[in-house]
Amino acid sequence: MATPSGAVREDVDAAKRLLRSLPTRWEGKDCVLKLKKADYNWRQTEWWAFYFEFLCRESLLKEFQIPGERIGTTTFDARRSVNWDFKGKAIRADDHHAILNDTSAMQTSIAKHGAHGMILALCDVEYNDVSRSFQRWHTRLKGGLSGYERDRIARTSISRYRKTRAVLAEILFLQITHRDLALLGTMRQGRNSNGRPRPEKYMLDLERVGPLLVDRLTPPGGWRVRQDVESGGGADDRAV
DNA sequence: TCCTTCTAACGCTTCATGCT
DNA sequence: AGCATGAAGCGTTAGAAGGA
Repeated sequence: MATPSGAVREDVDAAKRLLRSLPTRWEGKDCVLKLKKADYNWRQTEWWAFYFEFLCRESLLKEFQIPGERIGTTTFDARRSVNWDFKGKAIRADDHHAILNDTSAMQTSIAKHGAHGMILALCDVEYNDVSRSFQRWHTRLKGGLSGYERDRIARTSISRYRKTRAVLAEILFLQITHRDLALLGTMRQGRNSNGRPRPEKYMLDLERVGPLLVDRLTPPGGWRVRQDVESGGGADDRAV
């Protein structure tokens, strides 16, 4: 467990209070339509992660500066005593790493404020769009294939499978200090939209999150949310 | 030969900027 | 105004290497 500064502790307390009543069951079509209505990243492949970001922006707006500080070309999601990022993570993915931000922007942010914060949503996601019906629906909503997708088809690359549903299982509040940077891995995030490589980002191993953990927010009954999924819906999806 | 693990490379969209 | 370009947001994923 990390021992945050008083200021970071206050950030976390505020965020916990504001995020307590978040909906936990996120249905693909429903969420994409909500994002579309808000005109917020509704075309994205990883709609569920943007939906979490959207929920955080709405919920934290009163007590956090949104968006956060801009350092170089990186803009962080929110700012209070330090800069904060909102991230979604699929807990049943085979890989337990979360991609963070640009390495130099994070170093600068930590040097300036003493720490960097992360609000990490662990989600149980359904990867069941094997027939790609959700993807087809999404593509139709977007008004057909994008230029990027046409290029992808020309490269004969396979489109990634879509998540059709996500259930929020837990929210972790992490702080990263200068000392912690050595614990993080790095990742080159591959091709950009124009095919060029991208600068390095930090990557966090979720198996070793202990030293960074400031606090967590778990729905009452813990992992009981799984049953809600399997039985086709709980009576109350505002259970966090 | 069939797993599991490791790691390099990839998937898709948005936004800002600058050129014509 | 419309388009191209580049940099960023969010996310894995495929395939090679290694072990049983």
